[in-house]
Amino acid sequence: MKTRAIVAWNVRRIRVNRGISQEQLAWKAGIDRSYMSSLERQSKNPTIDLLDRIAETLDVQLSEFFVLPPKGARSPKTLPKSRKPAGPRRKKK
Amino acid sequence: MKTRAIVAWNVRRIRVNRGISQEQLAWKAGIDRSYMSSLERQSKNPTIDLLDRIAETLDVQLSEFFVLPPKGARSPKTLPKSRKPAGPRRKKK
DNA sequence: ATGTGACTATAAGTCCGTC
DNA sequence: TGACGGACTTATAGTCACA
Repeated sequence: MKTRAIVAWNVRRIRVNRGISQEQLAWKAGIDRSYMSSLERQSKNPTIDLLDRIAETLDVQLSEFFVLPPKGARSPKTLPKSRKPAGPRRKKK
Repeated sequence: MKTRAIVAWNVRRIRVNRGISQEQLAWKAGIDRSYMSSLERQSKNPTIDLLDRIAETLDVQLSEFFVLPPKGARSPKTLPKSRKPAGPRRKKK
């Protein structure tokens, strides 16, 4: 498995686990929201320095990004609805 | 400690341990010899894909590149002249 | 809140060389 | 063998508008 994919998977895993959005993480790490999106979709080939910053922002060791995903595992594509980081939650109907 | 420095240290550590030159490793990994030199001197910020290739070439897990150097540790700057310490070890007076 | 294409600036990475 | 530099090409960093 390509390492880039593993990193992407882990970034998303940890981020979602923290209950924060791409936007929030990107902002904290000082990078663009759309770049974070690309990174998690494996369409970027990030440098070590960049991953270092993101790891620091997430407060994890860089090695956390190389954890092998369980076979068939999938990270959620978006944050679970239940979390409420912000924004007025409109009641359904 | 900056991760870039850790990676650089480990690449050199493993390479020297294998007894191969920068040039040989670079050639095998399909990268430029001067770039390998720069990388080990921490003057470049390599991408994940590249480190992946180097790890593969060295036949190690990528995580090997993130091993923390012991305090005060130094990698040799060059390969040892001889691979065989065979010479009779002279006792210290 | 995220995916995506287009874009520019900057750094990665190559290739030549010298010491 | 490896440090280092210059000129060069290509890829990534980083930003934006819009779906």
